[in-house]
Amino acid sequence: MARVTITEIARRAGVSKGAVSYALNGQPGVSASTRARVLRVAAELDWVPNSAARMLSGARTDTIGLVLARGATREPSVLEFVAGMETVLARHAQVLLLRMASGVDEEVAGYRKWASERRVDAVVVVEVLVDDPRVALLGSLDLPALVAGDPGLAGGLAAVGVDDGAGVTALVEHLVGRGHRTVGWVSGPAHLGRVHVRERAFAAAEGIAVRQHATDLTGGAVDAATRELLGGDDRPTAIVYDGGPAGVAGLSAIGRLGLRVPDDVAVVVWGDSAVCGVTEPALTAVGCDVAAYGAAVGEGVLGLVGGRLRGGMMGAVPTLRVRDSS
Amino acid sequence: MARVTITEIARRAGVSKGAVSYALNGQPGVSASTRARVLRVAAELDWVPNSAARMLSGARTDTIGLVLARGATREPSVLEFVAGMETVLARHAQVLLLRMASGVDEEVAGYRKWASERRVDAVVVVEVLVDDPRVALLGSLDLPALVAGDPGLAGGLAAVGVDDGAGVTALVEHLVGRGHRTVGWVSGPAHLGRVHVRERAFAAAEGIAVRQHATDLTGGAVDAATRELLGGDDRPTAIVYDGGPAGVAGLSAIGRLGLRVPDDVAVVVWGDSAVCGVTEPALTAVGCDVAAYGAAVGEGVLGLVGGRLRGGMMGAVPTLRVRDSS
DNA sequence: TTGTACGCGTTATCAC
DNA sequence: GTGATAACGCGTACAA
Repeated sequence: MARVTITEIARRAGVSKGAVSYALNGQPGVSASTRARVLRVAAELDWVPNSAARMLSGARTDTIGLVLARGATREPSVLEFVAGMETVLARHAQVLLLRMASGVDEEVAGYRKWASERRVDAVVVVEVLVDDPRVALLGSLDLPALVAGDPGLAGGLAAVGVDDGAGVTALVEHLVGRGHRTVGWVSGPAHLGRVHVRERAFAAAEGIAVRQHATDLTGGAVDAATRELLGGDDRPTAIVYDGGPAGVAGLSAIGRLGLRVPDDVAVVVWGDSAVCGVTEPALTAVGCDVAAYGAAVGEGVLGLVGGRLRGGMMGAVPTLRVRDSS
Repeated sequence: MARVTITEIARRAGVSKGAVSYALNGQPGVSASTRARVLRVAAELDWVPNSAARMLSGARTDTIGLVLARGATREPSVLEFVAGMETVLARHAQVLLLRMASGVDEEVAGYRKWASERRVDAVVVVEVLVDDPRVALLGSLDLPALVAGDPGLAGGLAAVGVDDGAGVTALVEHLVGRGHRTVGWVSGPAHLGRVHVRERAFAAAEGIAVRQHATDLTGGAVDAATRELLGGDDRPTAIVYDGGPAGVAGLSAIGRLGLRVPDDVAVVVWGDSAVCGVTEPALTAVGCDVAAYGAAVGEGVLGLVGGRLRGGMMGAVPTLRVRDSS
């Protein structure tokens, strides 16, 4: 039960602390016989390095920081993303420090604090915004940062994104192939980077007109947007909803209007999740493997800390899963 | 940019490191004039304590550890719980270390590692099981632990739970009041502590018979359980589903059987979430404010670290929100 | 090839 | 009361 330190190992092995450290870390500078003796003693005593001492001496904390907006609570995939990322970190003996923030200001303050306290080796920024103030700050702060989002929005920071352009292409192909020419889109807020990227991709798509209604994705807002889209004359024959919960709300709203899915209106969700498969009808969805994306981000941030990553890359490609709603 | 240390402050203020530390931490042992001088110098230099050094010297890391099962990814309320908890921790200058585990063994190994590395001051155990091996381990490990769950399942560990008995009472009252005498329950796995507690509460309830189908809550399992419940002769007039996604799947299954909600079968969900309010019909749900519960657990674990908490207590009481499905 | 000293903040122990 | 000193724990640059 008594805590074992390298001093104790050094005493028992009859060498200095420094030699013990070299031996345990596989560094050169000790003879093979000394190394073997030290390793044997350490194993006998069940020695485990004190993490605080390690963080203090080395320049590394083996810790990655992640700040989530409190509003991210709604998104069902966030935790899956975190899980994918943490799996990679754990495999490389890194730990994840998690903080929730009520707004951008609080988040920025958190980054400053972590940087000055030397709490983390790097941070991951999620749900990047258009002209994101966090990106601006982190560019000037002495804290390595990886943006989990489109490299074009990362302002020069390292980034690992999802190829939403490819997702839009797949979605448009699917809809056009089924004869849809006018499509509604009940999207998340326009300042979200993801929404911005898709906007441009939709605008560039040929053979289809997209009518976007940016909302906060609450039930009431989705209902209102759906009614507006379907209330006019030249109504869309398909509607895209951002996220499973919004898709469920959309199905309900369409049903209340006396329309049927997919006969009267087709429905597609951006961002596949478990709930998409259990609605009636089941929801066609486009989305990537969120856990795999999180893993790619985890690899990315480790590369950043290790000096191996530069610039941006795509970590996942969304695919279309066709179900009954389209 | 150059990092400021207390040694530097001591040099500039003309005192020793120790005196600086006492002054900065409001400890007695330095004169008022010395304290003022030290504080002024520290403020001028923008000094911030290095977290690693603080963890090393003190016996505390100001870190709370939380391990989530990878399967918890499905539960929409988990992140909200974490958010509520982290908010309290942040307010007390504590940070949250998050780890995902694939199984109980991996989780237990993680606790051992944290304990031996002195990574955290305490851990929070969520989704406690009947005869939980984690509880058994943590009781013998030198690592303070708080069980987020029923004190009766905590095996002597400190616990902060949800009063599910009160929730069952509210639910039974509601159903009996509407004339239901036979109720189906598509529950989560029977080895979950939460399910176990509700089982006993349902068994003790008078005036109502509950037919439980324990499932893994996947879409297919919910569908099968619903069909079994509604296929027989003496079929229940109401069904309780564990969780919003299961409720959505249940609605779909009931619809496919040609039955209507709530006219033919009433539906109630255990565990309110955003999706319950946007289905058609909207789902009656019983559940507590998960963020508030998380906050209570956060307070609890801080009390545990501070030596102020003993035994178990209830951190939240579920309430019934009646919507259109019952 | 091995030993020594230093960094970092807190705190127990000591000298005045 | 007031303040200095040393120890904690590890990694590593440097001296021996």
